[in-house]
Amino acid sequence: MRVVTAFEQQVYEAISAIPCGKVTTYKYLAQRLGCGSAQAVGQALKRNPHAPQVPCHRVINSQLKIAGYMGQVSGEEVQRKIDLLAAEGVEFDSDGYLEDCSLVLEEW
DNA sequence: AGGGTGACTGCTA
DNA sequence: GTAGCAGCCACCC
Repeated sequence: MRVVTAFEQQVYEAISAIPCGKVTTYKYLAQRLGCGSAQAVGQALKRNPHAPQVPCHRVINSQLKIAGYMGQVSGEEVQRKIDLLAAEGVEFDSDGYLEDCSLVLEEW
């Protein structure tokens, strides 16, 4: 049983609160949590005990690129997430970059 | 108690 | 424009 700290809980809550068809960045998310360190957010998602309940694919980096695993798009698992995002209206490039940067939600 | 890691970011060469 | 280095916070061993 993994101990979900308050910080992680906030991360999951924030991600879960992201409206459909929208995405956000690690930086803004971290800033909203009052940390300013996206690395900490990445840690929380890495330890993500909530699985699909927490759509981590909605979180992208500052370069508007999807963060699948190890910061790079590797594996068809991530590709599936991209497809899922596309179904919500968020289309990504074949390189994993967000096509429409206006879909990035900076406040929610 | 201390050190190392990481799904990141930003600056500099 | 591309590549490499340092800084940052939280979690794990």
